Amino acid sequence: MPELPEVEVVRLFLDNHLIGKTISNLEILNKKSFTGDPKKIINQKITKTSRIGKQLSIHLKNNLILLFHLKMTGQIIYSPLFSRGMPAGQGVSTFGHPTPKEDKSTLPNKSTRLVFTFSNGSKLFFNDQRKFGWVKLFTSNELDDSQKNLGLDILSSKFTSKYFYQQIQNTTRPIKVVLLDQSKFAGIGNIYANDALFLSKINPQTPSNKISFKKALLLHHFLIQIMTESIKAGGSTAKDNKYIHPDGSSGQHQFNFQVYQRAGEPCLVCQTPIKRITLAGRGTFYCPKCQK
DNA sequence: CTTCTTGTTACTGA
DNA sequence: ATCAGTAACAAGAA
Repeated sequence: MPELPEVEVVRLFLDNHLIGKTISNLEILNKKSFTGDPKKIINQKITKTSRIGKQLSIHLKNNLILLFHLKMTGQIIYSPLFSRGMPAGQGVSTFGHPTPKEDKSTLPNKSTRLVFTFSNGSKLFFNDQRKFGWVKLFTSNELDDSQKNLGLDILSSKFTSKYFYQQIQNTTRPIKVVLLDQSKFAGIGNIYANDALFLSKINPQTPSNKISFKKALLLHHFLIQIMTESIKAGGSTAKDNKYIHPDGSSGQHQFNFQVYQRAGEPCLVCQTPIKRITLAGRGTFYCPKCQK
């Protein structure tokens, strides 16, 4: 569920708080959440962060890279120093001993899968209720190889209207489905695909190659605009998404949703009830009157 | 109890 | 080879 804007908000936070810090420990609470040899990151300094689409990279001094994908329910939460409450990360495993009423503000919690500890005592928690997300340790070449099928990032300067138009011209699939295809452009998920199509007044079922050049220009424009605005708003914390800012706060862009998760509610332009259909197995929201 | 949800990949069939 | 559709993954909400 976290899409480009949410991942970028997380990246900006980590860039501000983790650069120069040294990893002193990694605790793996769910084996499938981490791939690689955890020993290779110990005593390594964090040098920079980067992002393509929904994938976040943390680069280490030894040139290895930690690649994060939050998938649907992943969270990255940073806590400076735990001076009060339960000491973070020291937690006795609750496996087999579920706490009935766990304090949500206490970390690690039920959905904590990984805990990174830094040499100054601060910690980074990777939470993921549904365990679809992951962190993988890669060499530079392995990272390039794993991302070779990713299209251009929506906020890349190379993501031009010309590139966009070319990419949507070579398929007949519904435009909504094409927008979600990470091999064409990286970073769009269900929220922004639905809302960008609404702003562009394009029906999500329109065959991609039937989109006029003029409409393609509009869609390209709104995709960039909506992503940029959401980043400024701290991303979207929706009803069923687990996204939160690394400091624990919520995003604000969900208050700007145009059609996403608004089935049955009036269109913000013409008051017609927003319709919900399924495209490629995904919930799709649109105004039947505004989006032709 | 069943059904639905979501991002991505693996698989299946055209 | 290429394209499109769908099951699978996991956990929880309805």
